[in-house]
Amino acid sequence: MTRVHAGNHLPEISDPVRAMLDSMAAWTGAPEDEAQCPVRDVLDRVGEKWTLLILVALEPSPKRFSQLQRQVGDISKRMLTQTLRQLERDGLVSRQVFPTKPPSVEYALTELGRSALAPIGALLVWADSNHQTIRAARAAFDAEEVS
Amino acid sequence: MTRVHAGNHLPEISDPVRAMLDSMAAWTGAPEDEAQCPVRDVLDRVGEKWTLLILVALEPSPKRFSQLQRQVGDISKRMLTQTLRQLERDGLVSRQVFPTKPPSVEYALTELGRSALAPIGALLVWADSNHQTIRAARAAFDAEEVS
DNA sequence: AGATATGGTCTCATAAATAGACCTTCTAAC
DNA sequence: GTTAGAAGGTCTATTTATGAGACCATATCT
Repeated sequence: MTRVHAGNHLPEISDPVRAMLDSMAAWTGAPEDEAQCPVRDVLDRVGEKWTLLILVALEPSPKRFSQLQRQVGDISKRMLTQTLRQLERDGLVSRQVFPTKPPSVEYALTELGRSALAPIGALLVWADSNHQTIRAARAAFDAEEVS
Repeated sequence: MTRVHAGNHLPEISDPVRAMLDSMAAWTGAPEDEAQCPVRDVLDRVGEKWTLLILVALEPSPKRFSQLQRQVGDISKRMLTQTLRQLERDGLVSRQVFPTKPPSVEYALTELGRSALAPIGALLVWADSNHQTIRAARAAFDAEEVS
């Protein structure tokens, strides 16, 4: 019945992780103070569409503003600035201005930022491993709906 | 110099994860086809603000629509419906209607959905471990800006 | 002089999220 | 019997976020 081992990576949940999940699933209702809730306070950032892409882009080496923009490709300057500011504020990224003419600015991961890439990377590995399965599920769902 | 071991969990990046990160950081520019890029295609969902909360809420046991709404607390029916539909389409959540009067609908994690909670949970553990550090960084940043 | 690069900011147009009224069907209470 | 409530949604209007792109100051290269 439980047809696992199908070649895909379906990782099991470890005990500390399950403890975390269960304690999260325990509360009911919205948190009184969002800033006190690590999930909403920290992971809302993760959900900000460009955050992960920028952290990943900075992993191999520090980069300047326009290098980042070229690499990510379809991000606007406005959003790049905004996302970098937030990451800097959160202590995940450092910003250093060099007095060249015109001045250049280098963004780098902090130690904290680098540490975030471990769980983020695990999520990317999951996404990559299960991408085809998900695409197939979507196709099947869409086919049913039409009938 | 490298002052690690400060009591906080700063996990190291494993080799397969680093390989993934590096290969991601290798491309330049926006992907020609977003649907082909696992990061954007799959992780855009993760970034959808309610997705993670709902997956976590379903981890201990299946739940009905209004149970989910009460648990998450501040989600609107519209967004709950939308998010559940997408999760169902992606094959992470199953939807089963029971012919009670009025009909009730039960949502449950699929095997794939459960597997997603391993990396997601790791991210939550990171967020929880480093929440205070991040809040301190924000406070410091805001204090500087005012001066 | 004109083009290009630096790292942004600013405005305006569009896309997405939210709150909340509304719907249908049924049961329980008054 | 009429009103209230719960089930699981949909629909509309308002707020919020995102995106495209013009603009700025400074300096080098052609």
